[in-house]
This record gives sequence, C-alpha cells and structure tokens, in this order.
Amino acid sequence: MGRQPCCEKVGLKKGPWTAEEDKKLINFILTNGQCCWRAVPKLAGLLRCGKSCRLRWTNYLRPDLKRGLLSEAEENMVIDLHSHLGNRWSKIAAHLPGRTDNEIKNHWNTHIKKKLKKMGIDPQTHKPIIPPTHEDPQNQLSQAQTTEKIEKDQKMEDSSKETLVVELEEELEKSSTSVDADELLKNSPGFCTDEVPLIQPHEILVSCPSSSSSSSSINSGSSCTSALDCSGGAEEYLLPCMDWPESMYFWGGQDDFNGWDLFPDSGVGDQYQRHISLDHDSWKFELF
DNA sequence: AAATTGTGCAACCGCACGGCG
DNA sequence: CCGCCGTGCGGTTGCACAATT
Repeated sequence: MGRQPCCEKVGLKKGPWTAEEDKKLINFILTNGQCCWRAVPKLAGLLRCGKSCRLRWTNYLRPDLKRGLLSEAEENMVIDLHSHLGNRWSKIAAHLPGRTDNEIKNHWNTHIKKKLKKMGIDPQTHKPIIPPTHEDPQNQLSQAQTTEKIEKDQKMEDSSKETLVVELEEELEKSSTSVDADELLKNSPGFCTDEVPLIQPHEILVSCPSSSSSSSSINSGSSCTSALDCSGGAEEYLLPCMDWPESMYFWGGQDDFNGWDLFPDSGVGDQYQRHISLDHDSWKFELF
C-alpha cells in the first residue's frame, strides 16, 4: 500500500524560493494565519508542496526570527542543552528565542563541533577525547580497555540521561520562559554532573582575533580572549544586545511573538507593509 | 586569472508521531 | 483498534560563495 506522498510532486517547483513566492506565502499567512499547510500552496497560488511552505515560513520568513550568527552566550547555551538533550534540535531551539532548529543544527555542525574538537572534547559525548597512541602494545591494550570502559559507562549514563531528559522536558514544559539549564540540573534528583562532564563556560577559551570577519557584529569592538569575556558570565545566559533588523521591531517585543495576531485587522499589517518594503532586500514588494 | 577545494546555509527527504473518524 | 492524514523532526544534500593553489 505505502504511504501517500505529502503532495503531488509532479509540476512542483523545488530549490531556492524567489521573492515573489515569499511574497505570496507571507501575504497568505498574514491574511489567513497558519492553517492546513497542505492547502497553503494551492490557496496561496504557489507551485510548492505544503511541507516546503511550512519550512520556508518557520526557517526564514517567520518575523520573530533573529538573523546572524549565534552569540557566544547562545552558543554556550546550545552546548549545555545539547549535553543534556542530544540532537533534539527543536527542543534546544525552544530555549533560544528567534532561533530555529535548522539554524542551530547547522551552526552546531559547522561551528560548534569544530570548536569542541579543537578543545579536545567529543561533541557527541561532551567528554574529553583520548588521543590514540600506537607505540606501546601494552598501552594499546589499556587503550582498548579504556574504550570498553567508556562504552560501558556510556551505556549506564544513557539510561540515567534518558531519565534526566524526561525530567528536563517536563520541567521545560511547565515553564513558559527560557530555563536556565544549570538551574534545572541543580533541581534534578538522581543525576550526578560528575558523570557527564559539562563544559563550563570558564573552560572555554577561544581566541577572538580582531581581524576575524566571521565573528558577528555582536561582539565587534571587544578584543576578548575568552568566550566569557564577551558573554559576561557563566551563571546566566544573558542574551546579548543583538543587532536587530528593523523588520523585527513591528512584532512588538523582540522575543514576544506569542501574542501576535496574524490577521491584518489587528493593524499589524500596516506596519508590516512599511517595514517589509524598507528592510528586506528581497522583500521589495507591497503586501496590501 | 583560472581552477580547485572548503565552508556555510537553505532546502529537501523520509520517517515518526499524534489526532481523528 | 486500525488506518489515514497532517505535521514535526532530524539527517542529508546541493548550491553559492570564499579561500586557496
């Protein structure tokens, strides 16, 4: 029998979205809200599958999105959350307002992974990487034993970690605001932080070459040698002073998107039109 | 200047899950 | 209980651009 495809693939457009398509999608969602995604392309006049529309909206067009590189504080938070939650990007993203799971996943794979490896930390296990030695056969044996022990330990940890993850998720669901992962850990019975060495921000020493072009404008100007010099402290995950695109301002609070009414009746539409036409290079169109 | 290699990110794909009849 | 349907999630791919040779 098999599962039905999410959409009729024949004649559907794939690949990068054009400004015109973006316009149609935004216009439709502003008018109708986020409804049945399967129907969206048809109703919006798009030759895309509903899935593609949803992805485009959540990862790129959603107005509460932050753009640009993750700040050091956000990065530290991602690392910390990843050590508890693993590759559950959507869960991690839920604690970083304005960031998408896709964005975090990409950032992890392209930046954080390398950073951790450089520091001698396994990005998957968050444990120090033991450098392999090939000179002494005895050493090789002990190395194998060590690996075996690590795997054994890992299995034991996995079960306790699973319990923790469930507890964490329950805690997180209860809380409507971002939760300090450290605080959660403190309150999580039955979990010993010694078992899973967490990377404390003070352990992260990343030189920030002043000439680095990739470092975002967020920290520009501060010639720091430590991640924390930039982020301001280990105990609290203070989101930095972001360079918010003006197009974000009309949504009210920068992080508060929950109460936003998608319907143009709310008066938001007028502001939307104004900002969109002003701020987004590819959004040179009039919505209404 | 051209070719090659590396990097980052948007988008796609397929599976899993939950709701509903 | 079962199957269908819509949606969400995580892994992977492909492309554009940058860096290097």
